[in-house]
Amino acid sequence: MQPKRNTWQREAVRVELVDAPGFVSAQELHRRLKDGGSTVGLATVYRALAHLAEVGDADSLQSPEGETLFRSCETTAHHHHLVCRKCGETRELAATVVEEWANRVGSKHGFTEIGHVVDLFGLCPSCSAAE
Amino acid sequence: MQPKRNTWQREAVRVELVDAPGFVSAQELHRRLKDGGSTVGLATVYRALAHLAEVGDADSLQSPEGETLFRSCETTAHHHHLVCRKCGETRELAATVVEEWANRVGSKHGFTEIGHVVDLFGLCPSCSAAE
DNA sequence: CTCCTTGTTGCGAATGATTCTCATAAGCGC
DNA sequence: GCGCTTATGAGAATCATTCGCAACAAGGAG
Ligand SMILES: [Zn+2]
Ligand SMILES: [Zn+2]
Ligand SMILES: [Zn+2]
Ligand SMILES: [Zn+2]
Repeated sequence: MQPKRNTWQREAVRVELVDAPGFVSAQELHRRLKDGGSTVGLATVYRALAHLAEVGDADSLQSPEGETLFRSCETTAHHHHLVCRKCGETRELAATVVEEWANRVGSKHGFTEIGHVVDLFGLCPSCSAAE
Repeated sequence: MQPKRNTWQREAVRVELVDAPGFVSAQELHRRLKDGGSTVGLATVYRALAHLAEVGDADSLQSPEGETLFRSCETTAHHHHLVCRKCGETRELAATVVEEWANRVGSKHGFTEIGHVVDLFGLCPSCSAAE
């Protein structure tokens, strides 16, 4: 459920998320806040991120290690990501082709309520160069 | 590291995985084995699945809820999945469109060593009906 | 501005998946 | 069979995430 009151905690989390370079875990965001002198509780960070994600102000994905990572995105429209597995640099992608493919394949198999997970990982230009 | 000895436990896990309808979690596979009268330990199930995945005899992915799911696939060739988020029923998919899109978009952004995670989740025909 | 009503917070406990420890059991080459 | 290792199993340990609940504070009413 969406929050009904405004608190500095929730605002702090949003700001910290925007400032973060790429995708961050709740744990790391909490650490960053604490390091910055904030006293927001860990549970609150989780709750705030959940809210942001719910409204579409944040995107989330699962790291290969199983952690849930969040990111403040440019657009609230549905999109996907191309993430540098080295430095975290992220590009937002429109993937009409994939959306269509997903729906087509889904219904072809008689599945309903199709959802999809589509993420690209690679080395960004600078990290590629630094190889 | 790959195991150097053959044990009935590892074999039991492999068989149970093949018999499973679709993707299963280590926990559930262990439950199934126990229900079937096997005494394999949970830790062993995790180890066995890790080995199978390492050799490529099993595919793994993370459910939206963050659990790691395994499955014994028909082909060892690269492919994707359409999974029922209710019963685990799975269809293997060839996705040339996606492969091409991934590479195209990746290089357009100057990224190299592009890898991708593409999975579809939904409700299979029978689970849809049971709604 | 002050007082209430309630949504929120924060802490620690609870949960759940996965991993680790290590004593014991059991492959397998001889 | 014998012995050397490796694999197993039971439970402890680890980690991310969620809960429970008393104390707190945002915001509206007066
Ligand atoms: Zn990079
Ligand atoms: Zn999409
Ligand atoms: Zn189903
Ligand atoms: Zn692919």
